[in-house]
Amino acid sequence: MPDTADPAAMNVPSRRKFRREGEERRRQDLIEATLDSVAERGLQGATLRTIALRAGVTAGLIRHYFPGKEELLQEAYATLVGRMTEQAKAALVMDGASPRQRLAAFVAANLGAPIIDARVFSLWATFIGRASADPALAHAHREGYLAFRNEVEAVVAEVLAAERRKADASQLRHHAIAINAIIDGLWIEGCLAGEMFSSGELAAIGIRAVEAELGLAPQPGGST
Amino acid sequence: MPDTADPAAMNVPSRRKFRREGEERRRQDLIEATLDSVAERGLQGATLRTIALRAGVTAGLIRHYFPGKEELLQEAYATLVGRMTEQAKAALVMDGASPRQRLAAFVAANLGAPIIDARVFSLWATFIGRASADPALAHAHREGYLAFRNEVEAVVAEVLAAERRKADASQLRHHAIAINAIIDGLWIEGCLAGEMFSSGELAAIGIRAVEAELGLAPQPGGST
DNA sequence: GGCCTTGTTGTGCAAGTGTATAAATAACCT
DNA sequence: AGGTTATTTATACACTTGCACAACAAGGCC
Repeated sequence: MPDTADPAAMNVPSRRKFRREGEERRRQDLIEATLDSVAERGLQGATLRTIALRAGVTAGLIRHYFPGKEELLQEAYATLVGRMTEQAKAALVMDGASPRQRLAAFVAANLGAPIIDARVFSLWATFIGRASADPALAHAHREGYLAFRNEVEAVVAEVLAAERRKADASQLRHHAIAINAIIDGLWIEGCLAGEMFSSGELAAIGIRAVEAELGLAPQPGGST
Repeated sequence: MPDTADPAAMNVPSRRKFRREGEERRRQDLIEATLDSVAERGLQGATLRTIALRAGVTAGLIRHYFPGKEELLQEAYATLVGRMTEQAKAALVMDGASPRQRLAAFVAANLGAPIIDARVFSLWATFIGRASADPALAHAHREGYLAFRNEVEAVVAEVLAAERRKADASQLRHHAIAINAIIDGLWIEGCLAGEMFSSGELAAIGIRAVEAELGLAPQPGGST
């Protein structure tokens, strides 16, 4: 067969074809490619060339959108944290539901798809492992954590108020810390060993544990 | 001043002095240096030269004790997991104490020094972030996790038996999962934001949450 | 003491890293 | 269409990385 049809065999150095994307779109793609790379190969495997390859561009382009690799990683982590807290809080907007129902829905939402996800967990662990050494990461985490705990504390206050139970600020804080721990711990267990739990099992365990923490009487149809 | 006293200024290339250490001692030092490096700079910062520098040797020596960097990291992680589970289980050996007291002591031990430690947490997170991609790491973790949960389940069974409460295997398992989650979650909170909690506060929160999960009546002097 | 084993150092190397920068070209404007 | 801009590619470079290997010396053995 004639080789004149193959551009690689012709002595004219042909450049790669490319498309110009919108700025925001390219940044998003690069961040997503970064998160994919980190989740799959860890921070050491997430090189600029790997990220660029995954995003369908060449490595040099990254420098056009980010000052350096570190800034890209920080923006990627901020995106991840934002996505996680956003999904978690979205479970709280339920109109016409009792506080107790909203709390249960919140717990269940955080212990099912898509929050229970091995990829997200891998990312979370990889980044947070460097939080104690990197002030920027530590700050981003602290921000998200306190926001989450405040949401919990607000719902707990509503639940206790609906039950005509009085609780001072200290007790409220302790409840929020404990409930946050229950959710976090079960989230980790689910992400790391999802196949060990049947569907909805973690959510049921979580709801029961949270209601026990608050001293709520078990409901008739609580655990079928 | 005369420069003849400085060996670096003399044209005779002087080698570095060194001492021969016992094999086990050197391996231990290298592993410890590896853990230090990973905790401080993450997996990407833990290079052979960094590790060797911290261990007080040169990089080439590592190849004398380990086939490659990967094996060194795996042994380091295994050492870490072993140390963590060992400390956790050590809190369970209390002679002459009631099951409830032993459970409380177990929870408290896991929520105080030296288990609550930013360095250990950083190591845990860094390694476990790669567990979903690295079967060897995943297996090492699963092993330690199940061992820990079984310990919890055994103590829970004793506590319930002492309270004359009957619990089938499923309930027992759920209790163990929930209690494990409480401990893990509070452990993370304490490691990441230790200064937000007063001394013993996390332990008190943990004990109350665990006893609530098991439906134990609050004790008089429980939280002073 | 002198010799031998082997723990230890130092150097070299190929591959890969992040960054810098020039060249090319896609898309927009008139 | 032709000219302009700035997105994108491609290449270069200094540096680091893990690994290989030869030289060396510390400590035991005779």
